Amino acid sequence: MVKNCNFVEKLRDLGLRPTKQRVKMCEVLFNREKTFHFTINDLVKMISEEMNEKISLATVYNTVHAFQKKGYLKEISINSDKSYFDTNTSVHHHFYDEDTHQLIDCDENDIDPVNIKKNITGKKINSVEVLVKVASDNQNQK
Amino acid sequence: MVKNCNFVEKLRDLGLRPTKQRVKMCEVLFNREKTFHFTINDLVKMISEEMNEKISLATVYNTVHAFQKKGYLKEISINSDKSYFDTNTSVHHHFYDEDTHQLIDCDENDIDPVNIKKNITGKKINSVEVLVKVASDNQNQK
DNA sequence: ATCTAGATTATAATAATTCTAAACTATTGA
DNA sequence: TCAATAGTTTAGAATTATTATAATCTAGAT
Repeated sequence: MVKNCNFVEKLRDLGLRPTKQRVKMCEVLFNREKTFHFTINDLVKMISEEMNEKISLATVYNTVHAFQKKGYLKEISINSDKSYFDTNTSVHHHFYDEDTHQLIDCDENDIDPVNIKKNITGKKINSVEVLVKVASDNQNQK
Repeated sequence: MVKNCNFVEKLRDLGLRPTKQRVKMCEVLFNREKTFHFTINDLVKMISEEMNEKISLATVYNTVHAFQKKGYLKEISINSDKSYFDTNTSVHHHFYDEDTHQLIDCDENDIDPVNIKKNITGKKINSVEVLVKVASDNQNQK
């Protein structure tokens, strides 16, 4: 999580021009106490409100993907009609509430380290993610 | 995995009318030695070829979702533009090859059981899935 | 101040999925 | 056996997320 930073410099360091839109996106995404999860649509709304003007959907997609490539954002593997991103880029796992479609971070102590005993020749492990799907007890009784 | 079965009876047991399309889908999906992964599009092609006639996309969606609800299929959580399904409905995990977009089953011995120490009040755990993303070593050197 | 590569934008294009309403069919029971 | 009906299938339209395009704009270098 990048906090209280000069986002102009941060962006420049990443080789990204610090445009008005990108700086605003940084503020919305990273200038806060806690990490969080969002969809592209969530983000467009948040930015538009904060800027009091519209931002192009295409710009948001481009910039989110740029941030992701640079390691500022992580995409979370859920099967959903839309993509979820996480400003918490550390290795960690998730609960996914199937009733509310909410994502909840697991912290380090919630799940023991996953021990992988197989390796695939010529391939390198890029990530290991656990997704725990939960739903209300009621729903399962019916 | 359901093998060498009377699919007509199986479908009836599930409360699904054994229509021509559904029986054919059962044969394509379950009448084989090994479980496998597929997308809706894969399946439409497979069925059309086996039947030597077209099947409606809508029917395939409907039936896959019906089978999923009844526990004959599992959807796999990957972030991709399309949904992946698995005829292996046991609890197991996956490797996902980011180069080739191929899914590979982990068998029981590949990954130790995942120990979840947190529970969310009022919620029941529906599934626990580990996704190990891999890619060629070369790709990461560049 | 001017130039230019890179960004932004609105909009069109694409692709997966869901919806719809008409036609069809498996089952029921007369 | 056959008609009624409830559940299915179907083609195509609608919806939604995402990507592509091409014109306009702008940050940073000269």
